[in-house]
Amino acid sequence: MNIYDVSKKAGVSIATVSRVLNGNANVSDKTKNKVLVAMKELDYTPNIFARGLGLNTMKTIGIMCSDSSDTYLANAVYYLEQELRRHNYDSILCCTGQDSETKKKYLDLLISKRVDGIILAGSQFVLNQPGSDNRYILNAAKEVPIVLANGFLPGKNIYSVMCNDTAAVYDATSRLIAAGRRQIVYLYTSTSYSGMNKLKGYKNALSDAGIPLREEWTHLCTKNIQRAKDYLNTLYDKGISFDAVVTSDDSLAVGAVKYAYEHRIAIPEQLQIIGYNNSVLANCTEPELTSIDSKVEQLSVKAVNILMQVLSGHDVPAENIIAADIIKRNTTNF
Amino acid sequence: MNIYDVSKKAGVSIATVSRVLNGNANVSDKTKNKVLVAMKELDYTPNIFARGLGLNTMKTIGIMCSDSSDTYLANAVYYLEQELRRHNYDSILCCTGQDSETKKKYLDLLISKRVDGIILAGSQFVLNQPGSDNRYILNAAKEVPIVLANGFLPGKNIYSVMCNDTAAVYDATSRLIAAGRRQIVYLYTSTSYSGMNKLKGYKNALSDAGIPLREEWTHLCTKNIQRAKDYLNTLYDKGISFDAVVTSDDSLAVGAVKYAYEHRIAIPEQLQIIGYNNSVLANCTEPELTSIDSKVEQLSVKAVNILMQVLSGHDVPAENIIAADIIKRNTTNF
DNA sequence: TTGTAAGCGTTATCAC
DNA sequence: GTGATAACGCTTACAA
Repeated sequence: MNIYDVSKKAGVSIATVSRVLNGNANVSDKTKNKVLVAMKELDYTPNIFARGLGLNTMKTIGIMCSDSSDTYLANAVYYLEQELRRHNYDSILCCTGQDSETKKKYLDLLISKRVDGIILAGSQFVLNQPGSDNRYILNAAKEVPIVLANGFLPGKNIYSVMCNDTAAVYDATSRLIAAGRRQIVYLYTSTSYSGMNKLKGYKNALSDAGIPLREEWTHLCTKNIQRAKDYLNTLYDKGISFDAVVTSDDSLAVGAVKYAYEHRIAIPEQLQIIGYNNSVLANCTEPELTSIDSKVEQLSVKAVNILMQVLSGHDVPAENIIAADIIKRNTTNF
Repeated sequence: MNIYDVSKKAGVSIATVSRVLNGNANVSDKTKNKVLVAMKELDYTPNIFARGLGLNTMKTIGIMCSDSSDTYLANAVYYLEQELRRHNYDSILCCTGQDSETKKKYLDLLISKRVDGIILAGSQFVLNQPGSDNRYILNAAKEVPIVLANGFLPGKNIYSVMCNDTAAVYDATSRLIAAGRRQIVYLYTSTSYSGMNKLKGYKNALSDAGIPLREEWTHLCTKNIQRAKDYLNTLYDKGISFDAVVTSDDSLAVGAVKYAYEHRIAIPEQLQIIGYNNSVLANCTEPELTSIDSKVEQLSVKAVNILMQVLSGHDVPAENIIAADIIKRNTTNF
């Protein structure tokens, strides 16, 4: 069942069938109809491989993420896929885990599959430590455009969409300070670009308010409820007091709520808590979490739109910022 | 950069290059090396489209799910992708939403993309209502093997992997009864095959214990914390008392915890609660949720393995059952 | 407006 | 063990 069968049935050449297939204008309505009827009768489906061979594109975008079961990334993947499909692109999903060799391997794999572009979802792909090597991304960008959804890397054919994390955390922290809090703990899960920006927001807020930073107040913590609780317990045991907790992820904030529950500390009276990502978790605790909404949907849609623009040859800014919101619930009283 | 360039550089024919590429035994080590060197020097990558055209396969599996941002499905998608990649298959992700026309459309789309098989993740694809039409799946199965991950539909070239939901809910409910509870509410989110099986487990447990079923005790509810809480509040307002809640999804159980909190009802003393899926949500509440672990990972791995077996021509049972576990936390006291 | 024919880069089937 | 060469099913100049 191929284009020849259709052409025979319709009594035209394969070129004409191809034209109909591709919506080429230079076909009379009459022949077009003949062809369409023939297609329907034969239940014809164009062979995607042959088409790919000629056009060297499959209308497919590679989505890479470290772990699609993570709440934030799961949402990102969902919105990315939806938006891509709206533009008639398929999505090949690729979950890499954290290992940097694997990330490189899968990026190469996607390119060898001739995807039209790649979206790196999440901040885990750009290495931020001094001396770390992001050449694997730069190299990949020589082949296809790359969009970082919630990440940043300067480079040719690389486009970044990020949330203004620094401003968001700065704002959240400042509100706590305005509400009279002076001993604010900041728990974070990642030293990625996004992670460091959030941390910067916290530090700036403290410093602008003239509050000296205490080392134990900031802590790099596995993304895990129990770990966050454990660390706060350590502070408790050491007698280091605090009256607010800001976190880079809702799960850590849930840990803070649990910590308070264990020690019968009143929220928000004695302890205010702010999470990040405004995920389902924020609705699960009692009281419910105030959380920074990092606008995954908006960010994902933007990422796709930028890629679409690039693919259709338009010029696009390499850096794109989305504004975060703070969603007020009951772990704060501002 | 193609097979001809390599063959020229290596001083052999394209057939030989192709043999090396495909690990064909009939090549001397010497020529094989020449070819490999040439490939490396030219940084050659085989064209996937041309290969697909010849072989009519892309080593790609379509994963369909209604909503990959749902916690359960996000996990399923994650494990499916991992396991498929372990078998050197790519995954095309397809989120369909709930609309049944869209499901059909995307299923056809995947087939027109010439995927080698399709995994339908979640119980939302097989329609269970009387008179509903699952022909779209049966038709698709004429083209490629279809595996239902957590679903069931008898049919040629269709394979089902499911959790023994009935037994799991029966067991959970029975334990509550054994612990002295007599007024057990069951909240559920779906009337899918899996959803009805869970409900059956609840009903059987009651009936086996000689407890007459009260209509208000069972309620079909949107998968949403607030909705669950609202319904329990309705019961409260009507004066319909209950001493335990079993749910088909952790989110509903979180709603029950919140309900208890609002009315200062002690958990588990006055109200015992059991969730389903053993998701992160179970760790967020205070007390933490006892939850039925539906073994997504095991189920996903099994689904992929079955598909791999089918693709390599083996005979596989069409029905496959995974046993659920109950994870005891602090919303129950058995 | 339509048709012919030359690619596209593999795999597979023959010969040798 | 190796090399020609014919598919595979489409797109796209170029001709008519």
